[in-house]
Amino acid sequence: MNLPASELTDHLGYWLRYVSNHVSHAFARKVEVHGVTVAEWVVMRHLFEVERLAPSRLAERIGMTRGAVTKLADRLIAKSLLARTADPADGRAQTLALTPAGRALVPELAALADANDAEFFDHLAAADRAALLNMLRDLVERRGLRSQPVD
Amino acid sequence: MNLPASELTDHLGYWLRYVSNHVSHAFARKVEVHGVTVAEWVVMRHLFEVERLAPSRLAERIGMTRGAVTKLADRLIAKSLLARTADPADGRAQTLALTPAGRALVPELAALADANDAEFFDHLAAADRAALLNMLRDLVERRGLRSQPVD
DNA sequence: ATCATTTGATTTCCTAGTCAACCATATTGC
DNA sequence: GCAATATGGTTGACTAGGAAATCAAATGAT
Repeated sequence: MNLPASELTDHLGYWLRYVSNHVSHAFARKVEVHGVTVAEWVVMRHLFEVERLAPSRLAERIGMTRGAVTKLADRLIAKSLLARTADPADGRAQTLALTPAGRALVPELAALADANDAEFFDHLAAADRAALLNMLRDLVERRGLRSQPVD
Repeated sequence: MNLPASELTDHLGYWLRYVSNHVSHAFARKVEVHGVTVAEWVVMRHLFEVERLAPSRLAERIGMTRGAVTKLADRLIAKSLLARTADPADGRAQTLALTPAGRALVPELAALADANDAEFFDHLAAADRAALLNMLRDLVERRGLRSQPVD
């Protein structure tokens, strides 16, 4: 005998993950042409906005551990897209900022992000797209979803 | 001067990933109480349905490489939730099937999946929930999204 | 019948994360 | 002013997965 068990496909979480994985994967393939990963893009886009940021602050914002940010920064630095400078005031602190090359790359990557989003969601009626966006945003708000690692 | 670049939050893909990550992570915390990961749950749920399956078929279905399935199976076997048996007819082939313990665990995990989904999506009106589900399913259909690794 | 090809699965190497331990420097309390 | 504690960042051990090489068995072609 067999107790009943709901199916994978019964869950919105399943479909969300399924679609999200595909969207992200497609985007990953696009940006990898520029030698960049999705996580790296996220970092770059944040620093494009704020100019300079401590690794720990960045970690909070993007929802990664500080350790992960250290390594991510190392990789971006190796590609000359990022610079790490010691804070003269505080001997422990570091500051991350895009290099000119890094900064120049951001609009190109942003265009790929636009293209990727269009590719997946442009078939939706504007109202549906807005509704979807609203639901997701509202969910984040309502459940107070913070970028993952509370640490 | 600064070329313009769309923001991360302008993209549905961003929000999808954000929410999806949270939902999956919350589910992961629930199932880890039973010593199981999300990927392992997916494997178990599939085998609950079909009784027995070749690793390669399973890999196709869950969208992982065969290598990954080998290792995943190893882990489940180590936990006595899965058994791997050689096909007597074909010396290369293997067959995977849940052990009684594995089979018994599936309904419990399914209940956790239900709970997790409820936790995140129950606040939505039934119509909204259905609309969301439809959009995601339709997207998969329309874009012909197959489980990832085409190999 | 034998050799080449194909197929099923595993193994090895690599990447990208987490978690926890660990410096080094700052800050605080006495 | 100095010990105890906090904080910022890095490092190391470990995990999960992908990609490609490998191995063994089956199939097919001559």
